[in-house]
Amino acid sequence: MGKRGDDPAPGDADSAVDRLLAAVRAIPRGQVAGYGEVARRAGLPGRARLAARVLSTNTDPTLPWHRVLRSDGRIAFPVGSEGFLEQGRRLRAEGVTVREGRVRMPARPLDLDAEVWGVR
DNA sequence: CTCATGACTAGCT
DNA sequence: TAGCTAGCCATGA
Repeated sequence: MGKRGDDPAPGDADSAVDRLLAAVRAIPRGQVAGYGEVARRAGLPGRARLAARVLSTNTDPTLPWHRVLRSDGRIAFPVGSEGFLEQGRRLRAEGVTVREGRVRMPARPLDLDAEVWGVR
């Protein structure tokens, strides 16, 4: 086709960002996920930092950014900072237990929760 | 092009 | 659980 041999592969930055935002929005209310997990769901394994950058640049108030935490279940903001307090407050508002800026992450990746309920 | 920065992660002690 | 190191990727100076 008209275009040269460019690869419209799923590597386009804009598309990547779009998928990352979708992955964040896909997090159920009252649940949390890690940056790496979100990136993985977006088809961008190893791009946890990119996910973080996306959230830092995002301006969509409807985006549940507060459901995204570090892999160890800790808020990625400096303790005591505005973002830290804001995120903790939002999580608590959804029924998530936050302790010392730390959240109990799901025992397994969210993908398996359906399986867990199914197996039972 | 090189260097520094960042809402990161995994491994080791 | 906590601290340190190395690796990783995208951006901007």
